[in-house]
Amino acid sequence: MILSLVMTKIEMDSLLLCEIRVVIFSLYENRLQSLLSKSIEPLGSGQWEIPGSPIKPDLSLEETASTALTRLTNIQEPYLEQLFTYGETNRHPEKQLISVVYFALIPTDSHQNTILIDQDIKWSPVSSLPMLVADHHQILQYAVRRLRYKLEYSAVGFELLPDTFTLSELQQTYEIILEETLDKRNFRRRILQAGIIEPTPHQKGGEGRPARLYRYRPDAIAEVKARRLFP
Amino acid sequence: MILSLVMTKIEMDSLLLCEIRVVIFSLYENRLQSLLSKSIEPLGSGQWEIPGSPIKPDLSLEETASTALTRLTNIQEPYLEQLFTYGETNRHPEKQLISVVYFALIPTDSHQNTILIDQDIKWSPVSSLPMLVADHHQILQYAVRRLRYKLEYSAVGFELLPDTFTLSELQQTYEIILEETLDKRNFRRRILQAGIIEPTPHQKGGEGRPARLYRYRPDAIAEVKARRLFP
DNA sequence: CCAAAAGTGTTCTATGTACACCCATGC
DNA sequence: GCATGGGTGTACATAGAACACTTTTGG
Repeated sequence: MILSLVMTKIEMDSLLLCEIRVVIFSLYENRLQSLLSKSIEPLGSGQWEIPGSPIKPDLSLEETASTALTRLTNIQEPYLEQLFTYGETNRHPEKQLISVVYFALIPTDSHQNTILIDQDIKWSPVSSLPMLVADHHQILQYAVRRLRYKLEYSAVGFELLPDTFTLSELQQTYEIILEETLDKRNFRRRILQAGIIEPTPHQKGGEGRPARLYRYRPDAIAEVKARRLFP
Repeated sequence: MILSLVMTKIEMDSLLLCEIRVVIFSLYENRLQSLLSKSIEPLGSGQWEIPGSPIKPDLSLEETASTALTRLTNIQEPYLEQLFTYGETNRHPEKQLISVVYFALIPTDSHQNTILIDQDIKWSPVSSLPMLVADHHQILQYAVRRLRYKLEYSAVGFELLPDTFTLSELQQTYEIILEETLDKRNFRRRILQAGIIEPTPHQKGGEGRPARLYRYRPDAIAEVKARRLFP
């Protein structure tokens, strides 16, 4: 009786797998790139996958995602957001594999801190991904769609830049992710009117006229309400 | 050795609980209401909770949610959408409880079909909820926010109405959920311009002048793209 | 004929879009 | 002094918001 209960529990357990995956985005070489790790599963061995971690019962899902992220990069306070939870039955040949997927944005100036342990981790442009295990390609494409979508109605663009940045850098960020060119004057007017960034006293030199540096206003409303399409 | 492995597995298993919850919305007595079930857990015994189901390894998450919904209502093709996955460590005193939460919209004419098994299931207006177990109150409030938000940029309003409906009924639906009054002429113009509903040859009688019945155009684009706030 | 709900257009305002030149610095 | 990228304003088109009366039916 007790033994049978034990067996049932084990069988139940072995049918259900729960994990965290984190789609990590960054701008790199003027392209939107994502961090991939080499699969160690026997099934997808040698293929690349979205980095992840088993669920740790003593941490919340977001803390687990954050920990997985810190293991790969040195980012302290990354932008992290839950994307979707995948649980189709065909994701794994034997078990039901549930993946709670997050997406993270890390600033351009933090690449140096990315720990690229031998050849098992690499950045890959989202426009030319290698073969990925299972449905990871689909997941990553969805994450890109969400990032683009989010860029259109919220302020998430700053998360991919250093603490201070020029308006041109910010515009380039938008252009790279949205894959279209934007009008400089309109871009500046709108982003400044929204009141989510403020000028700093500093400038950035280089070729040509120096540019004013701006920073995100942490006190600004995090998410600006999208205007309604319907009444 | 084997025994210790077994024990570990059991302990691991007993630390992680995975479930589906479905926030079920409907319009009822001119209010937005949600279906609640009485908790049978020893902890929240007697309190109300968002209905749910354990995860079934042979079904996808969405199928499990759909099954749980069909058990409570007789809706065949409900509107069902993933809301969020909750996994804070303080949700359950001993274990880590992961709840994949969906939200469902069911039409007003299907209330009769709702199976209200004795007193263990009831409709409750979202504006006056009873005490709910754990963080279910917070989850439900978030679902309401998402519903309102979604109503503003997509076409979900129809999902709460019968197959055919008058423009006044549709406007009332929006007004109830958004908790504000809308201009009749602007509402009609915009909803018709969007091209997501079409007139039927039928009318609905009653007091006053009969109203034309409309229906959702299944071929219309499901989600109309929200206009950009940022460039 | 009256009560009750359906249906219909126009004006004004705000927001988005398109577009070209001068400015400050380093070499 | 010139090459390089930074910075600025205006006119036009489009979309949203405010607003009041006529129409059709049942009793």
